[in-house]
Amino acid sequence: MIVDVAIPVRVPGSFHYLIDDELGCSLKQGSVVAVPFGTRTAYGFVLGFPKKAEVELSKLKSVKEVLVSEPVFDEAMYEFLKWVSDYYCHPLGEVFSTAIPKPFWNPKKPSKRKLSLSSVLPEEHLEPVVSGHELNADQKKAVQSILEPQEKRPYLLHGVTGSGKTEVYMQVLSSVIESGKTGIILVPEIALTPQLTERFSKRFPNLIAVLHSDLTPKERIQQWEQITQGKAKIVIGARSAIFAPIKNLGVIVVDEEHETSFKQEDSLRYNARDLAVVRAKLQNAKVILGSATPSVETYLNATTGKYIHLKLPERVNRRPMPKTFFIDIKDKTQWYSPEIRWLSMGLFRAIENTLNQGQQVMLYLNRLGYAHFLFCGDCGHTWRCKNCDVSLTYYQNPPLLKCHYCGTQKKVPHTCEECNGVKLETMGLGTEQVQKALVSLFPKARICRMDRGVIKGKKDLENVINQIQKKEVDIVIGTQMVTKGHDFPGIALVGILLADASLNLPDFRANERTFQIITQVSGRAGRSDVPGEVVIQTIHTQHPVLVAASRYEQEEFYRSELAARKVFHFPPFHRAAILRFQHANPQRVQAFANQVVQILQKEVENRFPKCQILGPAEAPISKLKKMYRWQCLIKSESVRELQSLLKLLFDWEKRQKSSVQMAADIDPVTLL
DNA sequence: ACTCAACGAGAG
DNA sequence: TCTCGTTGAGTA
Repeated sequence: MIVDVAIPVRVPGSFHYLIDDELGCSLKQGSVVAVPFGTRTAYGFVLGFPKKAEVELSKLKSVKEVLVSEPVFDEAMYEFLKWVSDYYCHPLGEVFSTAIPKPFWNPKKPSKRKLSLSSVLPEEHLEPVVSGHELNADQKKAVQSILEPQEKRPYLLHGVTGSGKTEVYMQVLSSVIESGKTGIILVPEIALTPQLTERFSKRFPNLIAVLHSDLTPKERIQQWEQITQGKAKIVIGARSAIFAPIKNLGVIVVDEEHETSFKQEDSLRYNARDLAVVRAKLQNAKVILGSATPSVETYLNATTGKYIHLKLPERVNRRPMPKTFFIDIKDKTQWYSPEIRWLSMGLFRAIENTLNQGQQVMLYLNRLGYAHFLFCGDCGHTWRCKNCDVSLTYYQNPPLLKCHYCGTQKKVPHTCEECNGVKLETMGLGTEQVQKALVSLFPKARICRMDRGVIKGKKDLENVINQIQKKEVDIVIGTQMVTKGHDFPGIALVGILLADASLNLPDFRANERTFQIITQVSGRAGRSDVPGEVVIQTIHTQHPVLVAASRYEQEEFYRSELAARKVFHFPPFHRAAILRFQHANPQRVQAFANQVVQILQKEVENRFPKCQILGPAEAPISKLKKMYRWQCLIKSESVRELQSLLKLLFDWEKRQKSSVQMAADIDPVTLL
C-alpha cells in the first residue's frame, strides 16, 4: 500500500511511502505519521493513498509509525489548505504545519494520542447573559441584513468608533448558534482584546474556545479538542484561528479588519482577513468584516457591490464624536519651551484643564524607547545594528541600545566607538522621553505608559487596562496599542503628538494608515457623558488626510485615496507580489535575483502583458540576521496572470536547485 | 527545514 | 595532518 505524505519542509509537493496493508487500514486522510526523511525522522500529514507511485517502487521507504490515526483535518479543511498553498506559493506541508498546532504533529514523546477522551469543559451550567442593551435601529437593520439567507456576499460592517459593532456580532452569533451552526471570530491580537473575549464568554458560556499565542501546548490541545469534538460553538482568536477545525461553520467575523496584524509576516505570509472570505465561500458561511476605518481594498469592494456595505453612523446612546483641533507644531510661538518642542502650549493647557476637571488624558506617539537613535556630537557617528544595518533605538530605562528587527541589544556606550568623543546625543522622540518630561510638567498627575516597552504579556495589559478604567491613572502615553478598540470611558482628551510621523513613511499605504490611526485614536475620547476633545499636533495643518480624519469625512478620504491608487497602479486596482531572495553571500543573491528578473521580463513580453516587473533591488533591510537580501516586485491588473507567472517561476526554481532562498509575499502589506 | 559530505583555512 | 566552520545538495 502506498501513502502520500505532506512533510513540513521547504520543498514543494508531497512524498510517497510504503505501509503494510494492515497498518495502512488504520490510516485516513488527515492522519499524522512519522517517516524516514533523508537521515532523520520527519512528521507528515497523510493526504491520500495513490495506486501508483511517481518514482520507482524500490526508492520508496516505509512509514515508521502512526502518530495520530484520527484525522487532524477533514476534507473541507484539506480543500482550504490546498487553496492556501497554491495561492501563496508555499509548500503544502508547511501550510499544514502552520494551520495545525505543533503538539499535534510534532509530539515530543511520540505517544499514540487518543483524541476522544479528555473533556475539560466545566460541567456547571451557567445561565447565559441575555443581550446587554437593546439594539438601536441601525444595529437591528445590520443584523437583519446579515441573517438574510439568500445573500452570499461578504459584509462590511462599517461603524464609527463606539457604534456598538460587538453587539451586532453577538446578535448574529446567537442566531447562528440557534440554527445549529458555529462561528469564528478573528481579532487583531487576542491579548489586546480581553474585553471582547470577556463579553462573548459571558453571553455564550461554555460555548467558547479561545486560541491565542501564549497558550501552553497543553492548553492549546485542550482548546483544539473542544473544537474538534464540537463542544465549542464559537472560536475567538488571532489570525491563526482562521484554521480552527470547527464544523458546520455558519459565520466568520473579522473584527477591525483593517488591522495589518491579520497578515503573517514570516514563513507562510497569509492574510487571515482574506482567507476568511475564501474559507467562508468554500464552506458556504457568512463573513462579516467590521471596522470604523475599513482598509481601502475592503471599502472598494463594498462600493462596487462585491461586498454589502452596512453602516452604523452613530455612536451608541447618540454620544457625539469628539471635537478636533489642530496645532501647528512647526510654529515656534506654539512650543511649550525651546527645550520641549514636541509639546505645544495649547496641548499643555488642554491637559491641565482636563486634569483639573478630574478627567483622563491619552497621548499618542508611535515610537518606542527614549529616542530614535544615538549619535556622537563630535564626529556624527550613529550606532547601527551589526546584523541588520538599521539604527539602534536608544532606551533610557534600563539604558540599552536595541535593534527593533532582530532584537539584539547592548549597553549604552559612554564614548564614541569611532573618535572617542564623549558628547553623545540623541535624536527623535520616544514614549520614554515623553513620560519623563510629563512627570516633571505635571508632578501631581499619575502617569502610565501603554506600549510594548512596559507591557510584556497578557497580564500586564489587563492590569494597565484595569488601572485606566478604574481611573487610577490620569495620563496614558501610548503607541499603536491604544488604537485597538479599547473602551476607556474616562478619557476626555486625546493628544496626537506627531500626526505627521506616519504620513511621511515611504509607503503607498501611508495616507491610509494615518487616516486610520487618527480616526481610531480620536475615537478613544468621549465614550461616556463627558464630550471628547482631540488635539492634533502637526506640521501640516492643512493636509487633506488629517483634515478629512478630523472632520470625520470618510467618503472624501476614500474617494481621493482610491483615485490616487488607480493613477499610480497600486492595490487594490493592481495586485502585487514581492519575491525575496536571501543568501549569506551577497554576490550570489544579487546574481540570482538578476537571473530571475530576466526570466520574468521575457515571460512578460511573451505571454503576460498585464504584469510588470520592478527591480531587482537590495531589500530595504539589505542584511538581516547575517543574510543578504534582494527583492523584486511584480504588479498586475490581473490576479490570474500574476498567479500563472508565479507558478511558472516556481517550477523553474525547482529545477534550478540554487542555494539562494526564494520566497513570495503575495498581497504584501508594504511594497518595500 | 535539516542533515551530511565536501571543501578550505588555521593549529600542532 | 587534524579540526572546525562554511557551503551545497538531497530528502520518497
